[in-house]
Amino acid sequence: MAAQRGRATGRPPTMKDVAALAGVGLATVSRVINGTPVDPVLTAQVTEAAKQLGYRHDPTASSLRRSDRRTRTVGLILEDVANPFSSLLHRAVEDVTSELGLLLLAGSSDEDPERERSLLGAFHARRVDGLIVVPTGQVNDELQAVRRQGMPIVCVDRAAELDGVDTVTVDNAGGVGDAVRRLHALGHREIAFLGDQVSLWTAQRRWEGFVATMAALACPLREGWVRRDLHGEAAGERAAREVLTGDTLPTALVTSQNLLTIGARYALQDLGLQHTVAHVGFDDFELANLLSPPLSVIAQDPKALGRRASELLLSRLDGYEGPERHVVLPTRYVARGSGEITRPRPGRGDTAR
DNA sequence: CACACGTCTTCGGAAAGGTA
DNA sequence: TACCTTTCCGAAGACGTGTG
Repeated sequence: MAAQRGRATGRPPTMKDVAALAGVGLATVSRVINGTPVDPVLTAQVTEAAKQLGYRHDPTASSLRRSDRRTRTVGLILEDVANPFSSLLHRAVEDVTSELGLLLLAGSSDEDPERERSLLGAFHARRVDGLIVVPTGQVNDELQAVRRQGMPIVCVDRAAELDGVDTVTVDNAGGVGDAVRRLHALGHREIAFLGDQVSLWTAQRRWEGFVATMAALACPLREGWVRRDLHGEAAGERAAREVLTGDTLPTALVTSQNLLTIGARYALQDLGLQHTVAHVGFDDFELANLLSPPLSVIAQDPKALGRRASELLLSRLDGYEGPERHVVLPTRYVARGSGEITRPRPGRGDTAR
């Protein structure tokens, strides 16, 4: 008996089983499941039969027949889902997608192009309706190919100049420029910079913001005060230590990523310079306000990034086929103390000149 | 004639079956 | 063994049928 299949055979019950038990046609079950108005009596019969059998709608079978070929899933490729920035972004995307009944599948690329490629392939093979990606920047050809096959893609946090791919980023250069201008207003001219891996799009933009603003303010850009292509907290600490123990010392320090910021702060504290050398980091992080002095940061809003990226993706899913859109969200300077240390008067102290 | 509901066909891709 | 064809899965959409 078909109606007994779910229990008798161990196979999941289907609409056919529900229809048989409810004494209605298959299409009636489909209409009830999909919310098309049906006689309330029949609706109750179908609902009861589905409940009795433990029927679960099969989205794979559904997408097989649906004219829009939708699977009601969205893929999300993050740098690292364990990273606080990524998890806030993840949550924001999930809030938007779940409201629409879409299932969000997420994975971490770990900045590894191979992993990004593999996740992209897996999501593509599972026919997710769309993708939101924090791109490593080294898998762009594959992203473009997937986009050309019709899958909407939105790049978030980092831009990728690809046809038909929308992007949502923050004003990285502007954020760093703002911090440099604030330091300059406090008298700082000798400002050091620690930068993330140069292959990263964000690292490049932040560096560009630093260089442009330093030039605009006629501040010297000393080779010994710049360390780039750093990865992780330990590298940040090492680089900061080198910069802060050189022949001529900077009076302020800008770190372009949160792990580098933490590493640099270790070095500053270890050298006893945390109250002397001004320090501003890109990206806020937990407990930054509890340090002494509390850390000033250029904060970005990962929730806003996630929300905006979701909105762009959903508009593509709703049929928008216009040119790619590039949304740039502002950063916010959070003054807590470390960035408000004024430049020591020349001739005193152990800093520059 | 309009509406409500049922039947038949179709979808994509994997696996099984058939043929040279 | 290689290649081609058929079957199968569950659900949705087109279309048909019955009823008021």
